[in-house]
Amino acid sequence: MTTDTPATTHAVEWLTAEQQVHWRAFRGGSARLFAALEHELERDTGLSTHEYEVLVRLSETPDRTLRMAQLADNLAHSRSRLTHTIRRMEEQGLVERLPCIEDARGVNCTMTEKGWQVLVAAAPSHVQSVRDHLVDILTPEQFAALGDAMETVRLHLTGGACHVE
Amino acid sequence: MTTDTPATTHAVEWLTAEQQVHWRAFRGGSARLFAALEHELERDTGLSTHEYEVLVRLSETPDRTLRMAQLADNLAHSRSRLTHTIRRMEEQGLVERLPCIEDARGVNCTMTEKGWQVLVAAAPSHVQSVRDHLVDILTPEQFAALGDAMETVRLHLTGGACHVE
DNA sequence: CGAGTGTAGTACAACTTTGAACTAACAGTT
DNA sequence: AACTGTTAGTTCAAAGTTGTACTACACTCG
Repeated sequence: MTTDTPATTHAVEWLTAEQQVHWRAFRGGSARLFAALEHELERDTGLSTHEYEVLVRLSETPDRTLRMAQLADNLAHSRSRLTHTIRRMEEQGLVERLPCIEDARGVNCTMTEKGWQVLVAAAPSHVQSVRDHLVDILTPEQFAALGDAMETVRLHLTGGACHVE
Repeated sequence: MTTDTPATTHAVEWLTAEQQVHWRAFRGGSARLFAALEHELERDTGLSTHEYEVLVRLSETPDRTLRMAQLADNLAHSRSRLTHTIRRMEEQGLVERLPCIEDARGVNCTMTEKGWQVLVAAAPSHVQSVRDHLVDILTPEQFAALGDAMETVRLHLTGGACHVE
């Protein structure tokens, strides 16, 4: 729908033609980028980007362990979705679930040694993909601007909380 | 996995700490933004963003019609996925599928009057969401830079083809 | 304490997406 | 015309995702 010639008269500020071009570039570029990264990671390592991200988050904690809820918040995934992902990863031997001592409701998700090995093996390929399709095709200034803009978006959406991601 | 202290020695250029921050902001911000837009559109109009985008593309052609393949390319969706989406939309009476005269293999997907009405009714809310969570929280320069960067990404991934999106 | 409220995680069923296999039709070649 | 390769679109089964409902535990305040 063309935004500069709205079909009806509403109390809505439409996007200007220029804004629309940028918005579409963002949406289309992001969709294609994430799809490409997903496919290359899957092809090269058998991991989905979600699984990869789970391993990354766990690898960054001192004991390679996170509570399910923290993991879900970090990844911006629903609880339900994370439960499924972690169950599948547990079946593959990449992670383990252990009861949480401090809070009997909780579940600690820990990376196994195999999980660590899989991550180490997968990382170079994935980093290269991110470089190939994003980092290296932009100027450093462009990439930094992209990051800064999206950090603003992220902070806005999380209400300034969730500094982890 | 921290990129400035790789666990193994590879012939890989790792991301610098700064690049990693930008990359994560982009990934996290995008994921949350698209999720928020999806939820608000669904809540306010009952449409998914995919369905909305289908209607938008169709609305922009002179006869409100596109071939399945064009639609799939525009949206960067798989053929299979588009078939399912269009079947569901056809059941809701938003679009219609008609055989293509020029190419007997093809299928023309046309927006119905109801589809047009649904789009007109949905657009203001969606535009407002995009403004609220993206356009209006960035400076015009930031938003333009974002669009330009992602256009570069998109062109790189589509090999310069597919100027439509 | 114990009643009420909130949080952590899982289970279930419905829905969506995926990739491969398939049918049909076009296009070029000999 | 027959052969080959390519493109358009759908179908199928497997896998992933969603939202709700549910159980168990924790926290707070009378």
